[in-house]
Amino acid sequence: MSKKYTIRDIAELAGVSKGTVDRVLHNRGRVSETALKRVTNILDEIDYHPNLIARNLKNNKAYTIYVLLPNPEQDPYWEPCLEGVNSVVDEFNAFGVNIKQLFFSPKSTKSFLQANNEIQKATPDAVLLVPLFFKEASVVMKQYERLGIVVSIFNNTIETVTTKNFIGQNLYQSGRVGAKLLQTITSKGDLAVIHIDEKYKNAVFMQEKERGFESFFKEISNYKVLKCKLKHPDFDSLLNRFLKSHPNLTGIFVTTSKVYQVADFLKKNNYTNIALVGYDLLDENVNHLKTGTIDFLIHQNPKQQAYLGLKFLVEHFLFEKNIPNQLLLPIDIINSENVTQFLRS
Amino acid sequence: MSKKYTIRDIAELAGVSKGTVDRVLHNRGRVSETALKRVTNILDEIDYHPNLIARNLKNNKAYTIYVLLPNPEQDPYWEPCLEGVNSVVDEFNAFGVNIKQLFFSPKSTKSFLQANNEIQKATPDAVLLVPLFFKEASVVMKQYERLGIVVSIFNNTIETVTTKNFIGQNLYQSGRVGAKLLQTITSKGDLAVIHIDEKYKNAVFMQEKERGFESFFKEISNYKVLKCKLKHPDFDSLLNRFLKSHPNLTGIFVTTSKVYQVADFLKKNNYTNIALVGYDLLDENVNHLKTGTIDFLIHQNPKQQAYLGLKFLVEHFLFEKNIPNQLLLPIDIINSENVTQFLRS
DNA sequence: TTTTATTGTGTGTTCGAGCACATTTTTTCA
DNA sequence: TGAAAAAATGTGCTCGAACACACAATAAAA
Repeated sequence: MSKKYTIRDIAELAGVSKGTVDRVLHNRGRVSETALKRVTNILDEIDYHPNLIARNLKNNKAYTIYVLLPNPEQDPYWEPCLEGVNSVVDEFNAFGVNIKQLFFSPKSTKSFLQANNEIQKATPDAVLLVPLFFKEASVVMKQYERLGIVVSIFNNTIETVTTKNFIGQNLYQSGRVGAKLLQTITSKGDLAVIHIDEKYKNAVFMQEKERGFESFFKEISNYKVLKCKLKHPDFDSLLNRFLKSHPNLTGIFVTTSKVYQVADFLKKNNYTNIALVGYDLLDENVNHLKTGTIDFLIHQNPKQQAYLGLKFLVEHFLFEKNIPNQLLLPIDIINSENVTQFLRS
Repeated sequence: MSKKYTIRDIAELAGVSKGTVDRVLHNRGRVSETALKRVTNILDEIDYHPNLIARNLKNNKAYTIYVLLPNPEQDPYWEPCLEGVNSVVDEFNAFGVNIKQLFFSPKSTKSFLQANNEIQKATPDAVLLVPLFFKEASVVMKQYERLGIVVSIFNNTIETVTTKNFIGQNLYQSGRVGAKLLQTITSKGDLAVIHIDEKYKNAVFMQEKERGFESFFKEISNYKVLKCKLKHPDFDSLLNRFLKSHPNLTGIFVTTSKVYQVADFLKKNNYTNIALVGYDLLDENVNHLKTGTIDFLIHQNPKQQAYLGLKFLVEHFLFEKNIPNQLLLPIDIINSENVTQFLRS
């Protein structure tokens, strides 16, 4: 059926040299009208795909890509990203791609700027980063654009930047998933959205989830949605006061991976009838899921986000594939029985 | 850091010619002990990865791979597989891979054998197939082995064949996920496992799910697990009789994608208090999910199964990657709020 | 008309691995 | 010792795309 045409085949069919075909293919000019027509006629008839292997062998550039993450030692949420990055390294190291990792402190905008500075000095071909800090990330991304360095981001978006290669989840919808889960479990009563937040930095993501959560229950009558913000070091006393003042509480939705902290409290104080839904497969969360203190976790799949983000970049350079402007990953629902499958993968 | 070493670099470092290095790398013999040592010493020091692009350029074979599926027109469950196959075609057509699709009737072992016959005549490099019929599939796979054609299977395993490249899900665990979901919704009462089955062919998959489902509730006291087999054309009357004779029924687990048929009945007869969990994102099922008749669907991800199965084969030939013996995909839990994300992807 | 630009066209080399073949070195045995 | 056989080693070509360069043909300027 579909034969494999080479540039030489086309040259013969058109009765010209392969150099001329090459000039036509790349719009390099220096081709007479007659030759152009003859070549384009042939190209219209057959479907020619340049052999990517051959093309790449010639280009033979060792692309360098930097990955910039919040330090997993300071927030274990980011640990799976390392696996994702390593998968890409394994898959593509034989193609001569150079992937370098850098971390910044999730609590320090300064370290973020510093890391980006270091990357920019190295002038790599591309950067994959988590734009945790809005203002700083916007600034940094404009710098990259000026330097002609491709940037992809994951985990969260930045509104100010228009053209972006983003990989993440629809957080509004994610909040709605949490809402639906609590509705399925509880069927009625008061529900609470709990934010556990030391700093302002995560506020926007959490607000998106909260908005989604609320929107779901606006369409439904027999529920009341409460809100609660918890901060250390008064965590326990704040939560205690909140629970005492809302005896009809049947379910809690925690907007971050710190849900295990609420679970710890509920377990310690024997609140067995409160449904609990939160985020991410941290070890602590998984334990609570297995013992039943947490009913569902929503998986944000940081590993997959990092993996895909990096893979798109690599394939962009290696095989000239397009990077999708935005990729929203599925929102995975995890309970005690399917959790093992997700931990492996 | 990690420089890109070529065969020529190694030759220079070892003070031999690239031909000798090549013979060492491929254990082709005809190398003196001194030369062998010098080369292997260099190889130990550096980490050499042959440039896959260059290797492949030389090989330059147009591989042919067949995909054999049950006809999606006869069972819509298989429709997403087509997308999965097309994704691979798009990703790799520039590498000169020839992918051909064939269908068989899910109701006819004869058409399955016939299709395999056709494939074997074409002597492709590999085949990806759904071994729906155990006996016939075992026979066919032995034939492929004799012919030296690589076979990967997805959707379901075959016990008789030892070496296999399988992609699918852990069906036992899948049954446990369904059980856990019903437990979360209902908290007590009678639960039913319903099989909807015209033929014997699916029996083993369904039994696996049932086993998992039962195992979950053996660990828990306040539930009773009932079983029910439904067959057309007496579907409605059989189900009606079953429901009437079990008034305490609080939840139903349907082991196949035909769960919409049960949902239709429940909706028509106003059984609003029975939780329902089933399989797969057929349009009918998704509609029931959105209206609330079905509470959860378990996603078997046929698209991903076909995609990965085919991709592994392609990459095996193109880049000499290993095909995993068995890949168990995550068991996705779907509710009305996260379903859209899965339909897109 | 000759010289210099301009444009069109073909040739040849490169990338790295792989392998056939040529060449050199070593071994064997008359 | 010398010729033949065997073993070891090196050389050179291939794959397809890309591009530099050489050369030819034509057009423009001197």
